[in-house]
Amino acid sequence: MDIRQLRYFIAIVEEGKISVAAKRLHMSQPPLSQQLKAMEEELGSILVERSGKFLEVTEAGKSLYLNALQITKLMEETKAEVKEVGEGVNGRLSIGVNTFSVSGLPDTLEQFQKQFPKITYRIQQNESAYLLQLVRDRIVELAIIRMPLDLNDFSILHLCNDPFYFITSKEHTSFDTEVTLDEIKHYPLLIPSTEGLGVHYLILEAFSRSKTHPNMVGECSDISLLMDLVASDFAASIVPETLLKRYRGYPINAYRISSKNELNGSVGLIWLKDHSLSKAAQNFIEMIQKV
Amino acid sequence: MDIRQLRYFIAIVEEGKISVAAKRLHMSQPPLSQQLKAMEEELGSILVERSGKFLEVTEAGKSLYLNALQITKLMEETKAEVKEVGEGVNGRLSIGVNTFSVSGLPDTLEQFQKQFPKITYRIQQNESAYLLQLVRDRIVELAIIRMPLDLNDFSILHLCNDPFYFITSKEHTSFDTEVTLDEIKHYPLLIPSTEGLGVHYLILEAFSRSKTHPNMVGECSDISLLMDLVASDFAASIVPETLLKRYRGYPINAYRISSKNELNGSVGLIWLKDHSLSKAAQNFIEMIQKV
DNA sequence: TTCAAGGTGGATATTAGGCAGTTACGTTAT
DNA sequence: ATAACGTAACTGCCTAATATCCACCTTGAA
Repeated sequence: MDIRQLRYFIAIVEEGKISVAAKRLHMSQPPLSQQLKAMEEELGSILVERSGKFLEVTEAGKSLYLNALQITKLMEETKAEVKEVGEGVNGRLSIGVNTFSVSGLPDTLEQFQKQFPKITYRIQQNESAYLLQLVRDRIVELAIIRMPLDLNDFSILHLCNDPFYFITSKEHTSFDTEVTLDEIKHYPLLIPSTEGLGVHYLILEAFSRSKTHPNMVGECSDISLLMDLVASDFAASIVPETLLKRYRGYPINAYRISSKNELNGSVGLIWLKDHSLSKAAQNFIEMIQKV
Repeated sequence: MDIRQLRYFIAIVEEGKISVAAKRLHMSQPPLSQQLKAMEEELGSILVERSGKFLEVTEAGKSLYLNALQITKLMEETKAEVKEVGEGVNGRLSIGVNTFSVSGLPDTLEQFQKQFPKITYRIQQNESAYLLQLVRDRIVELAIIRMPLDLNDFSILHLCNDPFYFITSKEHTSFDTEVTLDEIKHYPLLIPSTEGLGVHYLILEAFSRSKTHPNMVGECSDISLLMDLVASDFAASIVPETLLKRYRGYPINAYRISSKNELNGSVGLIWLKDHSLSKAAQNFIEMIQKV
C-alpha cells in the first residue's frame, strides 16, 4: 500500500463516486477502480460496497479513510518540516560556549531567535579544549572558544580580542590603571580554569615570556567562587575583560595588564572545516558576522 | 515522496552505508543512491553528507528519519487495523434496540464482548418503527424490534414470541392467571408507546379482532412512568412478557392474556436485505443464532 | 616519509521489465 | 437511455539491475 493509493481512496470516499473522484485526481476512471481493487486484495477486505449508482463505504473502509487522512497529513507536514530544516528556518542549533567568552552572545541569540523563531537550541557550557573535542565529534556544530588552541581542522571566525585584567580585593589600591606582570608577581595568584587549558595556559605563557614567575596559589574552574575568593582577599587573579564585564559592580579592583606583556586572548567562533554545516548554523554565523 | 522511499531512507540512516542498506533492502546499490538523490531534489535539501567512507545524516535528514519512522509505523498499524475491522475482530457494532424487546440482550452482548474484545458499540434505544428507519438509512446496522411491521426490504431473525400480560395494581385480584380481552374491557387502559407504532397497534388490533372495545385512558411512551401509574391504580395496562421480567418484584398483578385473543408480538433482529453487513454484525447475528 | 597499488563505497549510464494510466468497449442498474 | 463501474489491450514512464567509473583510504615497500 502506497501514499498514492491512500490519496486515491480518500478521494473516492469523499466524492462518493469513483468517476467523480477520478476527475478530482485528474485521471480516468479505470485505473482508480483497479487501484481500489488492488487495495482491497492487499488488505483482504472489501472497502466500499458497489451497489447501484452509489458507493457505500464499509466499516473497514471508514477505518482506512480515517487513517489515510492522518498518514497523508503527516506526510505533508514532514515534507514541510524537512524543507524548513533544510532552509534553516526550523531545526536545532547546537552550540558550545565557554564561560569566559560569552560577552555578546545573549543579544545575538535574541536577535537570531527573532529572525528564526522555530529554531530550538542546545547550548553547552564547557572549557575551550573540551568544546574543541565536542565540535570534532560533531556533538555540537559551533563553539565560541578562547584562543589559542590547536585549530588545524577548524574554520574560525574571530569575534573579539579582549585584554586581561589583574584583579584584587578592594584592600589593594597600590596601582594605577595598568600593571605589568612583573609588578604583580608577588601577589598570590588563583588562576581561572584548570591546568593545560586555554586561559590557564595563556596566562602562564605570558609570565614565561616576560621571564617572571607568578606566585601561584592554584587554579579554580568555578568562576563565581573565584571572584568571591578574590573579593575576600584570599588571592588575586587574572581574568579576561569579558568576564569582568559580567561581574561589574563586584567589590574588587581591576587593573589592566600592560600590553607589553602581550597577554590577551582572542575569542572566536569555530566549526569543523571539512564538514557541511546545517543551514541554521550558517545563518547564525552570518548573523554574527554582521554584528 | 513515497512510502517506499521512506523505507529506503530509514535503511540508509540505520545502516550508515548505502551499499549495506541496499543489501538489507534486497536490492542493488545504484537505485538506492538514485532514490536518495531524488528525495533530496524533491525536498530541496541535502539529507546525508557523503564524505569519505561514512555517511553523515544532516539535520534535515534526522528530521526526515524521525518522521519516516512515524509514518511507516502508522502505515503498518493502519493495515493491521483495517484487516481486523474487515475480519470483524475490531470495529464498531451499531445496533438499535426497543425497550420492549431487550430480554436476553445483555447476556448476548457480554458474550460477544468476550469473544471480540476490541469491538466498540453504539446502542440506540428507540421505538420499533423509528429503528426501522435508522436501519434503512444505514445509521444502525442491526435492530431488535417488535413485530409486526412492514419488513419488505429487511432480513429477519426471529428471536422470541412473547405473550402479553394484563397488569393492574395490587388492589385488583379478581382474576385467575389468565384473562380474555373481553374480561378486561371495562378497566381503564393506559397503553404503552404512542399511536401508530408496534405494540400499540398490536394491542388495538387484538381488541378489534375480538370485537371488543377497550376503555382507553391514553398512551404512555415512558415505561417506568407507565408502571408507576399502574402500581398506583391510576390505570391498568397491557405489556409484553419481556418488559414484565424487567420489572419483576414491582407492586403489580399480572395476568396472561388468553391465547384465544392471539395477542402476542414476536421480537426479531433485522438488517437491510440487499446491503452487505460488516463482519462484526455478521458475527453478532451468528452468535445470537447459536443462543 | 612518500609514493604506488589495491580495495571499498558511491555515482553515472544504459538497459529491461513491470505497473500505472489512457482509450475503447461491455455490463448493469436506475 | 443514461450514468457509472468493470474489463481489455496498449502505451509510456519509472524503477531496478548490470556494467563501469571515480574518489578516498589503506597498506606496503622504497
